[in-house]
Amino acid sequence: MKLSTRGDYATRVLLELCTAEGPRPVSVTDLANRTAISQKYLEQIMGQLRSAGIVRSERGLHGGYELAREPDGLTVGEVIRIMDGPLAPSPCASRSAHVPCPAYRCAVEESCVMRSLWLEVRDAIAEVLDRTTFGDLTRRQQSSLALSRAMYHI
Amino acid sequence: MKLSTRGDYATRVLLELCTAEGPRPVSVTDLANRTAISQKYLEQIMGQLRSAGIVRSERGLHGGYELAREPDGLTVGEVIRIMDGPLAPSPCASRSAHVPCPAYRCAVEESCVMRSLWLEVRDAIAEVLDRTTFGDLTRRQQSSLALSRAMYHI
DNA sequence: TGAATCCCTATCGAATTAGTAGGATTATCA
DNA sequence: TGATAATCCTACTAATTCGATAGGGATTCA
Repeated sequence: MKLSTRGDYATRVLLELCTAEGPRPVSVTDLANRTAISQKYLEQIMGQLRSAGIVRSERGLHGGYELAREPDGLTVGEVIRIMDGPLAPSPCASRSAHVPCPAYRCAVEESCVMRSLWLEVRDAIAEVLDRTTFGDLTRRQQSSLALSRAMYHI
Repeated sequence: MKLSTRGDYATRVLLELCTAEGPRPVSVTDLANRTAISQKYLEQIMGQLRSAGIVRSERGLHGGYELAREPDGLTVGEVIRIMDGPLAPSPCASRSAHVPCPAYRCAVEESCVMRSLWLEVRDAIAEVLDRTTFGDLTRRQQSSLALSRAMYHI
C-alpha cells in the first residue's frame, strides 16, 4: 500500500508552493533546493502537474511555477491520483478507473467478498485524501510553526 | 496504493481454506486449482504463511495446509502485513515498522504536516483491515451464497 | 517401494521506479 | 542583440521489485 516518490514529492512541493515566501513564480531550482529533491526529477514531476492543470508555469528568465488553483480547491486525493493512479488497493475496487477481475477468478464481481473489502479500504483512503485540501495543510503547518515559535520564546 | 498479488492471493487462499468442503488438510494442488493461481507460486506463499504461524502444514501423502488459528482470531490486516509489509503509505507513518524521514527533508518528524496526513491514511486503512477477520469474510460469503441460491430458486 | 505431498533455493524475464542526461525553446535584461 | 536563466521535451539507464518458473530434496503413507 505504498506511495511512490512521485506522489510523495508532488505533495511536498505543492505544500511548499502554498507556503513559500519570496517572489513568484518559484523556479524548479529553488523548489529542488528547499525540498531536497533532485532538480531534473522534479522537472518531470512539475511537468506532469502542469499538464494536469494543478500548477501553471512561466518560461524564460524569472520564470517558474505557481499554483493554478486556490489551495482550498485542491485536494491531496486529486494529486495522488494524478501521480500514482487510482487510490484503490485493487483495480477491481477503483471507482475512478474500474477494471474487472479476470472472470475465472471472480465470477460474479458484485458478490466477491474480497472486492467488497477492498472497496471499503478504498473508501476509507478516499475519505481522508478527498476531504484534505492544500489549504488545510497550509493552515496546519502555519499553526504548528506558530506553536514551535512560542515554545522557544521567539 | 496498490496491493501486491501476494497479498491478494494470500487472502483469497485463506478464505478458500475457511470455506472449503472436503477432506483436510487441503493440498496446494487443490488450492491452486480452486483459486486459479500458479501452483509453484502458491507454494511460496503458503510457505510464508506457515512460517508466520497463519497456517500449519502436513507433509507426505494426503498432506496439505489448514488454518493454524480460529478464523475469528485472524485479521486481514495481519495477513497483508506479512505478505506486503506495513500498511502505511510511507515508512515514516508506520506504527509497526517505523522508519524516520531523512533528516534533511523533514527536520522535526513530529511536526511534519505530510507525515500526519499519511498517519491518518494509515489509521483509516488499519481500522478496516484490523477489524475484519476471516470469520467475518466467511460469514459474508455464506450469506451472499445463500442469497444467490434463493434468487435462482435452488 | 512408489506416489503424492510439502519444502527449499535458485533463476529469470518483464515491468516499474527513480533518477540522469542532453539539448531545444522561450523570455528577460543589460 | 546577445548572454543568461528558466521551462520543456525526449531518450536513456541502473537498480529493484514482481510474478512467476524450475528442479530437486525430504517426508509420509499405502
